[in-house]
Amino acid sequence: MIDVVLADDHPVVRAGLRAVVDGQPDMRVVHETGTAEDLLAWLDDGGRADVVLLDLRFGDAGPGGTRLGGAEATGTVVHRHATPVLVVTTYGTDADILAAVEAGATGYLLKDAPTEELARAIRSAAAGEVTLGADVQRRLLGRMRSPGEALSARELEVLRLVTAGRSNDAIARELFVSVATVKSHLAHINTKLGTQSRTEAAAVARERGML
Amino acid sequence: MIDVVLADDHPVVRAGLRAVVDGQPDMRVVHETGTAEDLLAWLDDGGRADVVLLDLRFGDAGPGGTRLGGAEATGTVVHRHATPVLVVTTYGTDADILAAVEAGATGYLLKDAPTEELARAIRSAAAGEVTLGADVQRRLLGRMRSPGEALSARELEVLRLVTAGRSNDAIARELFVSVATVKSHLAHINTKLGTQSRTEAAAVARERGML
DNA sequence: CCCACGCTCCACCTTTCGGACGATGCGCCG
DNA sequence: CGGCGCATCGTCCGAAAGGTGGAGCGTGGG
Repeated sequence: MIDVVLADDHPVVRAGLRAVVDGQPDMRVVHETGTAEDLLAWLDDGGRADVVLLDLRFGDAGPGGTRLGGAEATGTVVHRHATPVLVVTTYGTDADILAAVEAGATGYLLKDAPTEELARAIRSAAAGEVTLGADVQRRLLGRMRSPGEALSARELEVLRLVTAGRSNDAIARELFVSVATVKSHLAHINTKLGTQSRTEAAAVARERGML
Repeated sequence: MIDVVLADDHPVVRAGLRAVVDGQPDMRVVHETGTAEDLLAWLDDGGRADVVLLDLRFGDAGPGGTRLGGAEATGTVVHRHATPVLVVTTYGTDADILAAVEAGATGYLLKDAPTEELARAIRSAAAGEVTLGADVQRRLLGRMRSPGEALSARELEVLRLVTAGRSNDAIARELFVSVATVKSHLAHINTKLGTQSRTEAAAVARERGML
């Protein structure tokens, strides 16, 4: 019998995952929670599970400011509690997936996956095998083809402001640097992303979820 | 007994909605589908329901190109079959909500709504009452405060390409017009949106879900 | 009928952006 | 220590974008 924990802040989705799990003869839900903090507290409190089903978008637009994110929660669960984490989310950007995989997620599925695939993924995760949805694998391959060097912290900051629609002058004033510096960063950003202009860089940033 | 139809392309979410509905003594699921076409076919075929629970994001990133959208499906169901539609979606942008309401949706909820609120909304919808989640009401009020004139079809087309990171020259070639025309459209867009530059317009467009 | 209005189209001029150099100081690592 | 990457600043110049003004052209109201 596979013991499953559900961690998703959408009650409806939790109910759906529970229905899927309960529909399988070889697994059951042993805990259900809507926040990452609660999940960790339960595990710290001696809770045992074979698999944790976790929504990567934990804490998005939380009322009390930024809470614990899904990626951090994944890392903690995997490393501190040695429990496989199967990430199940709705709209996965490249960065989301990468974050989950890097954090040690055992699998990654989109919520539009059929129930059989989900059940199979849970069994694989419980067995310690890594499974990625077909969609996810395709995305990762796409990333491999165009590696795209990592941006520095400062460059990311500039890119964020560019994405928000600020001009070079506005960015310069906001970061207390000269316009020349902003342009320099932007030039590096365009080189690294393989883009030709600020707007194209912004588009790529959004697509890859680099915000 | 309230007869409910579930229309959502995410199997997990469908299962969740079914669990919520089945958990209520006064309602039941009479049909379940993953595509808008199937929903309409079922209704055309004589299917009767008191409420349709519908995901607005029907047909996003469908494999076979663009399929029937959630807003269109809403309009058809409401007008042709005189059946109340309760829209339940994950991330609602202003434009999504507006589209649903304009299409005649009886209610609009986000999927992170608690189950009791969902059950209440279903009963209200079955009774013909209009209910909008608190979150949704707040968004609509926000829109009222800053009306933002509507963009023409051509302007929207240009805005879409701008958001994709294209240059004026590229847009001009793509739309078979001169660069001057593209700039003119862009100027109007900036006036209507109250923005100062193409990137800022792109940012606003994303925020308001005008894609 | 005609005029106003919105959409589409375009040209001229100014500002901004992007590319291509180069240059400095700083921290890190073999 | 000597590279190496990062962040910071500068100049010059061509290209792109933005501002202003205006011209056709349908649709609908007076």
